[in-house]
Amino acid sequence: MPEHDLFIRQLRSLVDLQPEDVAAMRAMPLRFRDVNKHRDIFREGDRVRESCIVVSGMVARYKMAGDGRRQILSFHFPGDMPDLQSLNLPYMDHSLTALSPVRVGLISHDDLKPAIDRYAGVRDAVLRRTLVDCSIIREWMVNIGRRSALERIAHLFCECFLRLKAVGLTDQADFRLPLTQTELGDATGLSSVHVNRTMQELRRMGLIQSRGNMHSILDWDQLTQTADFSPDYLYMKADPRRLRGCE
Amino acid sequence: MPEHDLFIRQLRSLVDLQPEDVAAMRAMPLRFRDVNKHRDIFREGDRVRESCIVVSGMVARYKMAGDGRRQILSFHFPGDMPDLQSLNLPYMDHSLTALSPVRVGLISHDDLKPAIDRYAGVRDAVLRRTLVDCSIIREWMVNIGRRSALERIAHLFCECFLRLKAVGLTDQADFRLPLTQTELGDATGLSSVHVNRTMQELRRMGLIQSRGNMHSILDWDQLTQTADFSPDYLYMKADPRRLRGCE
DNA sequence: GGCCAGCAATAACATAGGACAGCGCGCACC
DNA sequence: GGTGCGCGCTGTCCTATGTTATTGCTGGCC
Repeated sequence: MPEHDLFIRQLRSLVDLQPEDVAAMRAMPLRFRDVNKHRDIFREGDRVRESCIVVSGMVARYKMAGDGRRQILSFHFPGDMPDLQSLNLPYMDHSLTALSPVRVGLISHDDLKPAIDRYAGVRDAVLRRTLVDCSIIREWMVNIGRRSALERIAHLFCECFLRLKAVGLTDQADFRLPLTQTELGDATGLSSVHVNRTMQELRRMGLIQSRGNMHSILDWDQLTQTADFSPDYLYMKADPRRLRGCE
Repeated sequence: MPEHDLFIRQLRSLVDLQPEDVAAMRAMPLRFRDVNKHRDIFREGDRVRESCIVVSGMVARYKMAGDGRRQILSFHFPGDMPDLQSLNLPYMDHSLTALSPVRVGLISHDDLKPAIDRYAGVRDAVLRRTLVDCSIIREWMVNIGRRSALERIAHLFCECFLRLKAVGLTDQADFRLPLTQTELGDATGLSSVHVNRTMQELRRMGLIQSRGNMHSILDWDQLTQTADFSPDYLYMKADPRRLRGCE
């Protein structure tokens, strides 16, 4: 079942897993669901009884502020499990939406909980994954609260690149990000117009290149430097040299 | 040991605890440490082997961005346990600092882990507390990313009031917040000058009143409304009427 | 009792980024 | 093969918020 594999690969980039942990995870039945772009997978306030794995496509968690302003809280790529916390909180405090056509695999909490109770590796992996998601959100808070527009966008690109790379979804320095500039703005606390201006600046600086949804990083070192980016908060256990980025 | 009690009261505002859970928590030995204002309790990158409970005073988690800009990630009051995640992540991705003279109780991970393994109630409570901290951070992200200065400050006051109330540290509509305007700015992504302007605006609107560190909420309904505040994200299990605020 | 440090308050000025309006291209759909 | 629409892009104008002083109060400390 290759649908489990991406998920397992994901977790393996964070923790070491024993064969029995992997077997237990493979044994969890997945119910697949295809979700159209711009459709919510669940909404703030929902009491969900399944957790989902992103199989393909891109997903975002978000909250609405008054009068229609949206804040995207996190992005999720294939292999991610965006709502692990629903296992332990009674209702959702945010929504989950499809940024592109998305396929998710749903695991019933009734299947997930026993695996977590029985297998220490599964428990650790799932908890660790949840905590790393929180760490990423903390870094986003710094991004939004204390960095300029240029730094924010550059930082987001650095992060997305490394996370996509961890699940093998980059091709050298190229990666696909199916996001509109409005969505980039919702993630970084900027307006779409200013995202546009900022992206142009990054291109003019020779740091990135874009054709539609495909982006290439032209100068990783310069990009991380202008982004004030350091990958520690991602807690990837890969050796630091690989984190250098493109090579 | 009254030092444990505030902590237990805290957790009880989130989950129901059995007598044996409470007993297990009371049995955990605390090592006390007094920390001066502006001193860090631990720093980004540290590998800590103890978790701390705030006994008295006020504490903040923060990260530094380039060239000295600081982002405060969360505030913690007596009864809070600000670094539960250190149990499951190899190093700290942020620092913890004393905003006032602070007394903390340190619990060795070697004592905490067995209690978590043995007592389901302790496990749930600790996990839930960690997840709620993450939920609060998500709400702060919305605050910083999508709300005006007036809304941000008002929102922060609403939250602090409810959280202090949950541990009995409010007196009617009054509460103490030992924060400078610079620190309020670091928490809300604003400059200290603008925090000053904004606080004056809130006073002029008749929503709050301040003498030094003591603040009173003069009109809870209006305050929550201008703040775009709704307490769901705090996951307090108290009945909704009590969450109305001051009464 | 004087001195210094930290902090709230104010003022004058600067600017990053938002709001709004419009254009044109590519693409899905009929 | 139109047609509508989402989206990237541009220009203009605007304002919320930042920056950099300066002042004066208060409280701790020698």
